[in-house]
Amino acid sequence: MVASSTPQERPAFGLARLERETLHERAYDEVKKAIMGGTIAPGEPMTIRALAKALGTSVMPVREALRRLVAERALELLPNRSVTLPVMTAEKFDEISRIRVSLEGLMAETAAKLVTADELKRMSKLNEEMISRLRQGTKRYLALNQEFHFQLYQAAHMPQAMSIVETLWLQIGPFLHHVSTDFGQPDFLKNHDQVLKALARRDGAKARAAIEADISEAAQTILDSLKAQSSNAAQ
Amino acid sequence: MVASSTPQERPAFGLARLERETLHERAYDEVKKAIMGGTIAPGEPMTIRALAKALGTSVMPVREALRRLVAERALELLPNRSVTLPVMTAEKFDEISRIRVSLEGLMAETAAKLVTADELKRMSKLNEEMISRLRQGTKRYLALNQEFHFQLYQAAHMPQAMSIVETLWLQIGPFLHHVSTDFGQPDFLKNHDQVLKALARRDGAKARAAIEADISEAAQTILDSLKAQSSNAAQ
DNA sequence: ACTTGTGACTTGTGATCACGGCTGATGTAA
DNA sequence: TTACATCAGCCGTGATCACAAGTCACAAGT
Repeated sequence: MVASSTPQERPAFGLARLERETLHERAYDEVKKAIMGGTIAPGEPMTIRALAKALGTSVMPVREALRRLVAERALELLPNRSVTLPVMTAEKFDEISRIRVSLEGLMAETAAKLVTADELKRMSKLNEEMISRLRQGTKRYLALNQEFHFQLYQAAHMPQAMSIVETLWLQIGPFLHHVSTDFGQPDFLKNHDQVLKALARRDGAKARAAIEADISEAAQTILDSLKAQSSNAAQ
Repeated sequence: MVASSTPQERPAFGLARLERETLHERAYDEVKKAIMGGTIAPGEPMTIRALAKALGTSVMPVREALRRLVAERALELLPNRSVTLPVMTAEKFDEISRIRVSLEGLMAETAAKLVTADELKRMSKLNEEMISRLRQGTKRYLALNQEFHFQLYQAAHMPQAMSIVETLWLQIGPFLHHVSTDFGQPDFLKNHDQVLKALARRDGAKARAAIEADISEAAQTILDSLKAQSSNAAQ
C-alpha cells in the first residue's frame, strides 16, 4: 500500500475552518436552548409547523431538529407521532441521577490525572463566582453549576462520555427550573471545594467521591422537594 | 380538581394496538441492521440517494434515519456533510469500554436485586447455547453474547441506561466483525458463569464484579489483537 | 342530557423539485 | 508531459405540494 492516505485537513496559516451552519442545526440549537432555559412547559404539544413559523423556516429543518432531540431523549415521541417535552417522574429522575453518579464519577476520576493548571484555575474562578452570586436566582446558579461540571469533565478527554452526559443534563435541565428547590445551599458548594482540593492533589478517588456526593446529595434534595410538591398537588 | 383524568387507553376486546410504522423507522432499522451485521465497511461514504434507491423510497426517510444514527453516534458526519461508518481507534475503543464497565456494572448490580426466576432461567439457557455452539462462527457468538448481556440489563429496569448501552453496543458492533480475535475462549464464558451464580444469590457486588471483568478482559484481548493488526499493517 | 356520526381543519409523512457546493474528468496551454 | 482552468454530474439541503391520519366542534338522533 503506497501513500494514498486521505487528504487530512490540518489547520494551516492558523486559520480556523469556517463552518457552514445548516438551518436544521440552527433550529436544533434554538429548540435546545428553549428546552434548557425552561421556556417550554412539559407535556405541552409542539407542532412542527408552529415552530417553523416561529423560526421563519419551512417545516423541513424543524423536523430534523426535533427528530435529533428525540434521539437524544430530550423530547418524547407520542403515539400521535407528535413530540413533547416529557414530564419528569421521580423514578426517572432517580435513574438518571444514578447513571450520572456512575458516569460523572468516572470522568472526575479520570480528569484528576489529566487536569492542567489552566483548567484548574478556570474551575476555581467559576466556583468563586458561584459563591459571590449565590442568591442571584436559580437560572444563574444552574448555568454556573453546569459550566463548572462540564469544565471538569472536559479535562477527562472522554468525548464519548461527554456527549452522553450532555444528553443526561439535557433531560434534567428543563425539570430543574420547575422544581422549587433552594439551590445555592452551602452544602452543595462544599462538595465543589472538595473537588477542587482533590484535583489539586491529583487524587482521583477523592475527586470521584466528591462528585458522587455532589450529585447524589443534590438529587436527594430535589427528590424530597418533588415529593412534597406532588403531595401538595394531590389534595 | 375533579375527575378529569386523561383518557387512558386500555386494551379493549383483547385487541392489540396496531402500530403504524413509518418509512424512516423501517429505514432506520434496516441501516442499523446493516451496521451491526458488519456489512458496511468503515470509512466507506454512504450517499442518501444510493440508500434510498436500495430501499426503494425517496431520499426523505433515509435522511431522517441517517440523522438519527448520527445522533446516536453510530454514524459520523463528515465535513462534507455526508455520513460514514466511523473507523474505530484504540483510544475510542478503550474509552467506550471504560464507560461500559461503569454503566453495565451498575446495571448488573441493580439487576441482581430485581431479577426474576424466569429471567434467570432464560439467561442460563442462552449461556448453555453459547457453550454448545461455541465455534460456530463469530457472528453467532456475538449475537448470543449480546442477547445474554441485554437480558441481564433488562432485568435492571433502567430504561434510560438501557438505551445508552444500546448506542454503545451499536458503536462497537460493526468493529467486532472486522477484528480478528478468537472469541469463544473459555475465559469469557467463565465470567458469564460467575454472573449467573451471583444473580442466583442476589449478590449485587459479585454480579457487578463479574460483568466488569467480562467487559474489561474482552476489551483487553481485542485491544491487543488490534495493536498486533495495526503493527502488521504498518510495515 | 348524553351519545354518536359527520364535517372541516390541523398535523405528520413522504415525494419532488430547485439550488449551491463539491468532485472529478476533460481539454487547453505551457 | 505537466499544470491549471473549465464544465458536467452528483450530493446534501431546504421549500413546496399531496395525502392520509388525527383532532375537534357542531349537530342530529336517542
